Amino acid sequence: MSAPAPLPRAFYARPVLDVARDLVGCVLAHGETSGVIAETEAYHDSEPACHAYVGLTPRTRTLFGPPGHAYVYRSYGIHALVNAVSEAEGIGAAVLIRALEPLDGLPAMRARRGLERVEDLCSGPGKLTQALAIELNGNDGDLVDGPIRILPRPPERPAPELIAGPRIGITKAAELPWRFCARGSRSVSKPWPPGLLPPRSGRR
DNA sequence: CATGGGATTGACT
DNA sequence: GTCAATCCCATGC
Repeated sequence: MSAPAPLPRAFYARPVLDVARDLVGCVLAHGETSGVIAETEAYHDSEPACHAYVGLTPRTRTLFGPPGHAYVYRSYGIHALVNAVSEAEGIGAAVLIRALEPLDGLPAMRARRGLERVEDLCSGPGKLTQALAIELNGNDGDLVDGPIRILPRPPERPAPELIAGPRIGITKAAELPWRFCARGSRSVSKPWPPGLLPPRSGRR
């Protein structure tokens, strides 16, 4: 049996909020490792939290490029964060992948992360790039036909119920509810939004 | 050309 | 709860 085809470019050439919602439940894959997307955030050049807010610069070139490419950048000098460039070419918009539920390549993920617990491997935007070995040189790579791929939601998995909340770790436009999490997922990054149903602390 | 601020994480008080 | 690590690049002189 063959692997499913990646999401088509038309998937990304839509409003970034739609792309952010629809990516939850899809599969991010790199090499032998992959995971189900549990959490995303949308960014758009019309609001100041987006890197593309400053316009077209060497840093933001990928964001303004064609949809369906990966925008990978270094955060806090340490971590690589991966986004899916969305909307039409010329619009600076992207969806940050914030958390995955590990699917394939668990041994490689554990080795790269130096951790054993499944729920700690990809439960943050910097963690998942380390687990999947996504580096800065993946910037501008084609998600439709490149080493970093995004595949449709596995048919045997039910469509996730989404919880929306404010984006994490930003100081500007922090009021926009542009973060989307899969309800009930143990892999979502902290802080958990209200209504997420934490794994065991939900009971009193 | 110097400076400052992150779309974070993990270790420590 | 607090805080340092560490690199890219936008900004301002």
